[in-house]
Amino acid sequence: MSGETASIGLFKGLEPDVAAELLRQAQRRTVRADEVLFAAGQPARTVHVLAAGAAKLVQATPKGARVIVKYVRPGEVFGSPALLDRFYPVDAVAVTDSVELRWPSELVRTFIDRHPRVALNVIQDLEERLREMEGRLRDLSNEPVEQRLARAILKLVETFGQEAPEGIEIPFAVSRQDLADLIGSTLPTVSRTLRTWETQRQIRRLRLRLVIADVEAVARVLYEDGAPETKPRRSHRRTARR
Amino acid sequence: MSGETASIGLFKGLEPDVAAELLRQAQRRTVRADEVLFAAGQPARTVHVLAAGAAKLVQATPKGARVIVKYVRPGEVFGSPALLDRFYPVDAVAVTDSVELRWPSELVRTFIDRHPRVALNVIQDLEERLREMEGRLRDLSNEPVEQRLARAILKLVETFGQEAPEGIEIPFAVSRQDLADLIGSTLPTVSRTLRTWETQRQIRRLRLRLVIADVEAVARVLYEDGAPETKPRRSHRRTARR
DNA sequence: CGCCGAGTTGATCAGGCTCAACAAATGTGG
DNA sequence: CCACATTTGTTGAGCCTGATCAACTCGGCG
Repeated sequence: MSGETASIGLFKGLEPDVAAELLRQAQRRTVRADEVLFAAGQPARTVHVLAAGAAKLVQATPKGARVIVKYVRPGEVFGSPALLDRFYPVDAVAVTDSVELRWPSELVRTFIDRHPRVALNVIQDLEERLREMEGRLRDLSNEPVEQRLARAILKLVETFGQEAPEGIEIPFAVSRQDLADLIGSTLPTVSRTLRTWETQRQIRRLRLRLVIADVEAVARVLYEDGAPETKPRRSHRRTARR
Repeated sequence: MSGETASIGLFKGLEPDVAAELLRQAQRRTVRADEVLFAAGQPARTVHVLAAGAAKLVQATPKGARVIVKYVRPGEVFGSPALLDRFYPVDAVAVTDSVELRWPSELVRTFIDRHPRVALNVIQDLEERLREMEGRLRDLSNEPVEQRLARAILKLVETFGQEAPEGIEIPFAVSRQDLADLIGSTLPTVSRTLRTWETQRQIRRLRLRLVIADVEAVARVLYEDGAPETKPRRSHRRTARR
């Protein structure tokens, strides 16, 4: 259990006994893949930390499109809008069997009063997320699908990647649609791009469970770019009818 | 001066004398339009609050593209990475003559220890920004240029808009390029879109200083959309050589 | 008055979205 | 254990949005 707390950012810099107390007050909840941890629009009454497993934060637009805002890894805080008594802005869904810790928001606030370090830890997580979002915004504005896809996969690899016989494996289901929602593209385009990587480059293989054989080859996509001279790209759009 | 502090989120919920103390310890700095408040890559040693004026946070990509991450309005915290002794991830540039307050990061941290409410106020600002970024990510993934532009302008209007004889005015220079960098598009496309609005719709007029005659007409762009049936859009890209 | 930055406008064209039909893999019930 | 339904992924064809390139206009300004 202490091993578990070691990696939780929220506890960083706390006296061991203080961390233990905070942990004691947590509600522990075990969930299975695809279970919903909280839903967008609900009043946010608890602050969450993922103790084990993985989860995704998803925003569904009114018109049916989905955006995966983030994959949450163990140790990360999520649902922090609760601190301000807001509503959850996204759905949180477990992607593997997972364990989460929850604290009622008032409890966290009073805890912060006694141990402001906890607030700083929350700030750190938020800053990190903000940086990540800034990066994604930048990529979405300037990079073509192929590079965005490479980046997304590399990020998954370094966050969740596990050694496997055939390469690095992402230890939970990631569909083509998920990847598309992650990079602002579409399922067919993602499918085609992955197939290209499979055949042309010595990169490898796929099947609802992602396995990346040659991580460096994927990383190379970001630099090579096919052409000697590179330059920013911009987006196109189109309109459509249902 | 007390009037000035009233609108500063960082001071919210503090005893008046505590807020006064914090304010007293601030370094006050007056800058003129286009002056750089801090630059990306610099070690972040001070936390900033905009007291008056307006500023933009800009990220320049290695390849020359720019992204405007945010327009900062009076009362908002920026440069908060300083709390964690990081590097500023963006350039902060004044867009009008402005006044900023600065605190060395250690000072803020010790202040937080005594008055954790300050940390909560920072968290609130960060949460808000995160929500905003999530929204932009969603739009960039699913909406065509025209709607993104409408949204960006509406946001500017409600954040900075001032009554003017010919409509609502944005009280600082916003170039076509700025708008493009804000919505992930290009100068020519923004120019064309605005011209269309000027002629076809009864929306009005432009000139390095943005003046929106009919705000509601712009808002209508988000709904009408031209076609009766709507549906998510997706992006296109292209490659290019310098 | 010529230069310079900002904006306009036209022509071109391709990235990647949309539509759609099919294949593969998984699940379900009988 | 097989037939069918469902979910997920593949692949082809067409075509639209918006990026790119480029020439030109307009206001300021030194």
